[in-house]
Amino acid sequence: MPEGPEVRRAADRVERAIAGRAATAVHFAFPHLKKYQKRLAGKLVLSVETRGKAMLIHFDGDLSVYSHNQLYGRWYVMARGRTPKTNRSLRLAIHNGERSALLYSASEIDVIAASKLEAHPFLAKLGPDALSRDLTEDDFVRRVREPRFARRQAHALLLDQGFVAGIGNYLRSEILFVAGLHPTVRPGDLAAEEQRRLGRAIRRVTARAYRTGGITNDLALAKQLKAEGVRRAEYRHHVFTRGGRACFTCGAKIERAVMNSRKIFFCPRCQPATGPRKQGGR
DNA sequence: TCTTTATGGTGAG
DNA sequence: TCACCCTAAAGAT
Repeated sequence: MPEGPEVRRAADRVERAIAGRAATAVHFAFPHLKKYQKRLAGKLVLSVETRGKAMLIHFDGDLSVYSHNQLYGRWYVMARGRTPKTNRSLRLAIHNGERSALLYSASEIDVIAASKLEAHPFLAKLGPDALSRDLTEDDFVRRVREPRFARRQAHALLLDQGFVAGIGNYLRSEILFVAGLHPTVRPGDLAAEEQRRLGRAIRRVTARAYRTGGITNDLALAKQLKAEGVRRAEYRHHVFTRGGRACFTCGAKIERAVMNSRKIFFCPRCQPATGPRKQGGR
């Protein structure tokens, strides 16, 4: 169940397994993609790119395999010919002499000419990747003030893949906590220093999630709680899924709400809706 | 064994 | 804003 950091980790595994050598065979489960099997067989795999939650496997000869895991897709990297113990349905397989990269359950798979990537309906809409360095703090300040983003509330803005790509529902809650911002603030209204702080939080939290495989909480604290026998779900995040429990930072009761049809969690004390932080707004 | 939920996204209205 | 698609796992019964 992936957000940008998890997709990038999967891409790393796939890249290690198949990039830099020829794919001996490629298999697609979807009938309309079968015609590409022959065209891709024997081709060198150049690289495995991610853009937000989308993955692109670039083949020599101008074709790229696009995939989006949505909620359910899952990559497995196996020794060639082995299959994972699962009841999932295989949707895509890329083999070489030693390994197989297998994508199960995903429904969004396509083959795109590399020259047409920028015209792809989903890719074309994506903002800069949260994991990349494409967006400096000053770039971020400018972006958040663009008319199309300036009036939006933070909770909605962070889920918009056209604003920054790769943030999903757990990162949204966690980034806002780290930035100290209430979900309903309008980032466009904030002072530049707070806008920079939000930009930094986006980068820091996604980078940490990438490094740790999804732990966004303070690492020392997470480690300590783990050592005390606390379950992963309980120490993983600052606020996400922790509704009704005490904030690790201030002890206040974490609140749970639904925004954009998705659950969001925040600390009412660490993320005040109004107060000193709001100077500069409105 | 049933029901609910999930870290996503689209398209209709 | 809602219904819907994809599918698995957790929770309820």
